[in-house]
Amino acid sequence: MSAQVLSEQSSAVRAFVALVRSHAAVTRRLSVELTNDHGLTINDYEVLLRLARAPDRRMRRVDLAGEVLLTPSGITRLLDGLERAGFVERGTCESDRRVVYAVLTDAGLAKVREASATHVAQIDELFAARLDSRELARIADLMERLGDAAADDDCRPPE
Amino acid sequence: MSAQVLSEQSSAVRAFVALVRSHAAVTRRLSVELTNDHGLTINDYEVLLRLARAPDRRMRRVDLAGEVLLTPSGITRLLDGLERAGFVERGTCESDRRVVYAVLTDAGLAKVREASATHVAQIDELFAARLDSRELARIADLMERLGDAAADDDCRPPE
DNA sequence: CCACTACAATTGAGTACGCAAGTAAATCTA
DNA sequence: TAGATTTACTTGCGTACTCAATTGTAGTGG
Repeated sequence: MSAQVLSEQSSAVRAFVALVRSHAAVTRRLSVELTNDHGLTINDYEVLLRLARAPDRRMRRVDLAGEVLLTPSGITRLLDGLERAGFVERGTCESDRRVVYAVLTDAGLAKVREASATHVAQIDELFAARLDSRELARIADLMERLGDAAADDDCRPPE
Repeated sequence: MSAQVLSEQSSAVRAFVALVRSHAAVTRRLSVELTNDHGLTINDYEVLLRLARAPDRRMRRVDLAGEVLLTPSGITRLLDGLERAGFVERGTCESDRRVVYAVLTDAGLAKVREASATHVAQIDELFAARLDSRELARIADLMERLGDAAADDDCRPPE
């Protein structure tokens, strides 16, 4: 009868715990493969992928940070690594000399294609292990909305 | 026409990206509150909570690691912090002298109760921002299954 | 009873971040 | 057009982990 009150669980708490656990389990598995086979972290990969899809294969660092949800300093350090590896380069902006573009190199494009082959297959396999395609679409939708809610500043308390 | 192949997205990939993003967004928000108001990380809190619910408020470190999905060394370091703060103590095991129990102290129980008040409310608020209660139950269920799939060793390639 | 393997936990070294503070360029204000 | 604010980015420092190696204990087969 001591800690019993702590056992009451709202669906939100259940969902939160499941989010933390599933993230840990999924990323642990996938990042092992990505780092062993390709020398990339998950965020490295996400960044390369977004650059590959961006017009002119370039993006402002700030925008990149917003997409992968890293802080500006996190992006700086992540890109340091990708620069050292030769996968991205720095590009200056004519109209605003504060901004530094991250530009995907040919080597970077080759890398993300190479990594995609095994990585995407592994994601498919892992997610399909217990979820059918309808459930997959549903969970993707719900998690996107959850992420948007949490990333929005407007759900912050007023003060 | 260059990187176009990288734009094809399975539902699994969409779900994966949404998982990573929503996790980053949600944990960033919640951990700010937990660390500022209570000096705990999310994993600190999860560990204290599981100890509070465990019989005799004690658990083997290995089992704790399995529940919060940390490595053994991760648990050691996390518990170091909680010991220093006086929230857990070490307990020896009569029948197996390899194991060291993590035992929740009275101060630890008080702490987790205190933290729960605001933390649970914030989780509820954040998750309810864009998801109704049916959706919450659904996403919790789907994420639990996903986490189980990824934590299971039996979905590993044979070799 | 002794060697082997298996397991619980810890430790040293390394990494991927975050935060706070700083610089430099752009923009707004008076 | 000078000064103040905002924006883009970087840097120093701290932290929460991970992995690989190590110690000590338990079971197991000969």
